[in-house]
Amino acid sequence: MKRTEINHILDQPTIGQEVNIKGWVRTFRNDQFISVNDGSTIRNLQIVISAENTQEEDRKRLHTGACISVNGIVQESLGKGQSVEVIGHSLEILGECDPNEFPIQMKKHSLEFLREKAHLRFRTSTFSAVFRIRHHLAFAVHQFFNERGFYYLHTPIITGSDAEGAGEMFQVTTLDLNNVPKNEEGHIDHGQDFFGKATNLTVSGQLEAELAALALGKVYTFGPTFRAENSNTSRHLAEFWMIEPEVAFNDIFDNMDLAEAFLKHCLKYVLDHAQEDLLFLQDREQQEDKTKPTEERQIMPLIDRLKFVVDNPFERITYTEAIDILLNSNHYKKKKFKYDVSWGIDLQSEHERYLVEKHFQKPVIITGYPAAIKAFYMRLNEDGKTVAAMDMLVPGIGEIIGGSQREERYDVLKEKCAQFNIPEEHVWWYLETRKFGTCPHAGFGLGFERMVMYATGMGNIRDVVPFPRTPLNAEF
RNA sequence: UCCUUAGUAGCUCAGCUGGUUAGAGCACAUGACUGUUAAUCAUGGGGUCCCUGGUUCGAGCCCAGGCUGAGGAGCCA
Repeated sequence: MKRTEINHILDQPTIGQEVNIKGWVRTFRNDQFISVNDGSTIRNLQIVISAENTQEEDRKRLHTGACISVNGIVQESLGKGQSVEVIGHSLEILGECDPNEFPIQMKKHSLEFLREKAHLRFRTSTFSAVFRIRHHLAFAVHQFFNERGFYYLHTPIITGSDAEGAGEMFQVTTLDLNNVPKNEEGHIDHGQDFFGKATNLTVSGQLEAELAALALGKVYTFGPTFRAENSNTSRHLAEFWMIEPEVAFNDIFDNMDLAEAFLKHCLKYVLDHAQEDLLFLQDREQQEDKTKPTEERQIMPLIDRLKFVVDNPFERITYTEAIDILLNSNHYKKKKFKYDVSWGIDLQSEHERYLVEKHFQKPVIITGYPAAIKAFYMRLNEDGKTVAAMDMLVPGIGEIIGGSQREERYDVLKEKCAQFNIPEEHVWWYLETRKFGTCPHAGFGLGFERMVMYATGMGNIRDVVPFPRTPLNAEF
């Protein structure tokens, strides 16, 4: 008999229909009521069995986590907690689950504990909701760009580029680490390595995306990215997924419009397609908030927060205006910032948090940063001291997008390479695009996991990726 | 990497300024009940108190070093 998924039974029940259900037991109550989940929805289906049509020995094996197959009839429920249920007439245990060993119980576990059980945490309501939403967001990413005529570009994961400057890199080698070949100067001889040169895992697909944008017009990447930084925070991973659109003929203002439309589209998609998962996560967050001091609680419930972002224009200010706001704030006058504020500083987390969470209380895009604190490829403004960079900051997470209009002028870019001590022979191919039919263009990078955090309300980035890669942790 | 903080039963946690045999709830087992909603009730089993060393008549508790988690910072997406 063909399996019927639980979301179909709950959404379009046909009373009296004979169905087969397969799924995992959440609870078994009163020796009669099985609450079962098959991942098709966060909701569980109640299956009612009786002593007459099942073996006692099978009922004894209906522990939380066991996998079962049940044939039965769809009925209106006699109980109060659900409108329909299935009266089971035959029960098969597909996979036992020894409760003395299975660590997941039908109770609240700490996220830290579940992180150590990453292979089993999908079985919880929280993580199944998070990963369904992660899927919807990934789909929304492709939908957004496809509808606007972008091409999905696959940039390399292994790269020989050594001038990206986006962070520490993981080295890729097939050399025998116990017997590394050395050259005459005593350095590692990468000439004998697989690619004949030193290679590493990509820290960004941006430079390659620029090359494609200067022919295909509008492209985006969406793939894994690696940073070997020893970062131990709730918003950094050593392996994460990044989305990097790059558009020919766009300037920094087009870039901001694109970034804002993109984030709104993705969050709207989740609001439209994952309501019940969002509701569950919202309830969960509100339960958590009850245990926190008032000032740490969310101002708005999760779904209202997402709607607010979708429905309201983002704030757009320049770096110079941001500095002025900080300098004129009571917070600054009362000397509550740990780091001092003056034009030219790199904004600290506390400054960004103040602007986003206290002053504006909505997403903010900051542009026009001092050239000295931003990357070499960002376009120099007319004032000669700022660049057409942009950071999008969102409440609770901080920087979710970093982007810029790129420096398309060959001479200016060569000058920037010199200033940043980047040897031209390392980026010759990048420079050549400015030599051969250069054009204004712009793009940005968005950390996918940070968007998943924002959409789900989860506070730790390790809980929105199936198998987090962080310092000292590569289990599974 | 730095600062702060924590580690006690499978899970969540209590454990008195160092003193008999380390406790509770949940989970589990057995039994009762049989329209329950994380069912309920009764009984029972369950411990390398993170590791190593030290102080002490005596250490879960004090000291030193280490390991691991969390929060924050830096770096960033």
